[in-house]
Amino acid sequence: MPRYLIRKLEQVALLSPEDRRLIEELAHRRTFRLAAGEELAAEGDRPAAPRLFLEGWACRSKSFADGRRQIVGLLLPGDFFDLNLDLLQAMDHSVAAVTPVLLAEIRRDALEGLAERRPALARALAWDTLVQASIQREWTLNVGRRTALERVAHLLCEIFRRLEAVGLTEGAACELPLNQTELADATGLSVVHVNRVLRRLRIAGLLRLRGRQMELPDLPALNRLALFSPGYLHLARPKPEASIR
Amino acid sequence: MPRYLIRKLEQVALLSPEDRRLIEELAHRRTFRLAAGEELAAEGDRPAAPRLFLEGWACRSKSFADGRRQIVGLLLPGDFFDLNLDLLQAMDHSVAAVTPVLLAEIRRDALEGLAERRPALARALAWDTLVQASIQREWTLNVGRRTALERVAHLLCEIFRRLEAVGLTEGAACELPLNQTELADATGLSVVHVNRVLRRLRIAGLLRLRGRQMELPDLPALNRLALFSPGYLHLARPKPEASIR
DNA sequence: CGCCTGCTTGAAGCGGTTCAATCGGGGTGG
DNA sequence: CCACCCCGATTGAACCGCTTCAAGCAGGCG
Repeated sequence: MPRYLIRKLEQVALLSPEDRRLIEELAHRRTFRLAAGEELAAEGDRPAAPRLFLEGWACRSKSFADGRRQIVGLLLPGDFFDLNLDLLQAMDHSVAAVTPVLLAEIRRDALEGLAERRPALARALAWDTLVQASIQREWTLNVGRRTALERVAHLLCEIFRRLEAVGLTEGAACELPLNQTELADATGLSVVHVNRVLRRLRIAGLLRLRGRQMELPDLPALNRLALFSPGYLHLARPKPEASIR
Repeated sequence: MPRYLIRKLEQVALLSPEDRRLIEELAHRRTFRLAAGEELAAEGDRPAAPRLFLEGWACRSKSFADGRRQIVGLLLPGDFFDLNLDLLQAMDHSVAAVTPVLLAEIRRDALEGLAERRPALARALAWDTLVQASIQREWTLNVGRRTALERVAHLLCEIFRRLEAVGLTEGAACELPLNQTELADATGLSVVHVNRVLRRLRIAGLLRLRGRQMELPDLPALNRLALFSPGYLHLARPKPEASIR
């Protein structure tokens, strides 16, 4: 079942059949479902065991008492929430399902000794953690220095590329289960303005929306507009020769 | 020498004398200095070995071709740059010294097997990584949803609290080697506006600047103004009883 | 001395917010 | 089957927080 995680990791690491089997075993023990809108964890909670997203979208968010809210990250199929987070005393953010979600609980002891037993797999998991951190930096840049148009476009580019990495795109189309309020909270904009920006993207022929699907008919142009350079996702597979050193 | 790191880790973990010795050994092998303004790494570079900041400040930043720049994080004494980052192919951001800096290079092999040999220390290092991620989320919130006044105030509160954790504050005062351009790039504002915000903070009696030192005469008021809740720094020491479970 | 870098202040402009109203579609209960 | 409702999308208009442009100023250094 954890095919999305496996696909993602295989973009950058050569996993042995044994590694793949281990991932599958890791994710099979206990799975559970959540409905759209349900919270996996709230700010202040004691963190639970790490989990793997098998299906569905969720988001991390932080809020103020006056209602201002920032979505600080998206959790897509194949993403972890959150390797090691249970070392902390309390959650510093909330996590809520955006769509119905299927999760696998990962027992901490299953990860122990992994570095010795399956070094390639352990490195792949460490890689994933680093990529999450890199994405978080890019989001800081996004809300800090991009214009509204660039911000929204960048978010769409990132979503598309991340879904592509796990095989969840079809041609130029993919899911977009976020409503405009959520897009606003993810980009630090107001709902009204997100709406206007989406209109501009539609008119420019860079975006088509049909229900919860989006299509990006001219991805190169959208990437340029968004100042999107995919390097921060670190998805390039290392050249085979690179392993000889 | 790595007393700042040790102080920070001891806020949250009980390190044995052996753990402390290991940290010291880790950081003694090769140290080197950089002048203010020098780059440790540039976007696109191949990441080098992990390093520990023994003295001085640095910042991580990302830039666009048109000159827009966002500082996405601060590296203070006792911080790592960057455990495991060398797993990636290329740097997704730059790191530059803000003040003269003293660094220790950490050899990757020194970290291997640490989880088995010194589990408490390994957990403390994992904790540090998680805290860095949490800070990055808070920065996303900061530039995304706080007003200019709140943003600058929040940055000052965070700096003070982080320096306090490593013993680098004196009463209500601490270093602030960032100039207004750097404060602007860290908060996603313009230099001009940062200047006006600092004036407001000064007039409100919440901030005094003398050269590269700052004083926060009314920290509770500043914390309130900034909507600063220090939980995201995860500095609370676990209660001794908590270890019995 | 004169220059350069960083700080400071004023004034005008604009990108994005806020307030307000309308619209449309899907679900629900009478 | 339809009336109603509710949530999300949409659009207009006024406003404002922050940026931009422009100038002056202070202090440190060659």
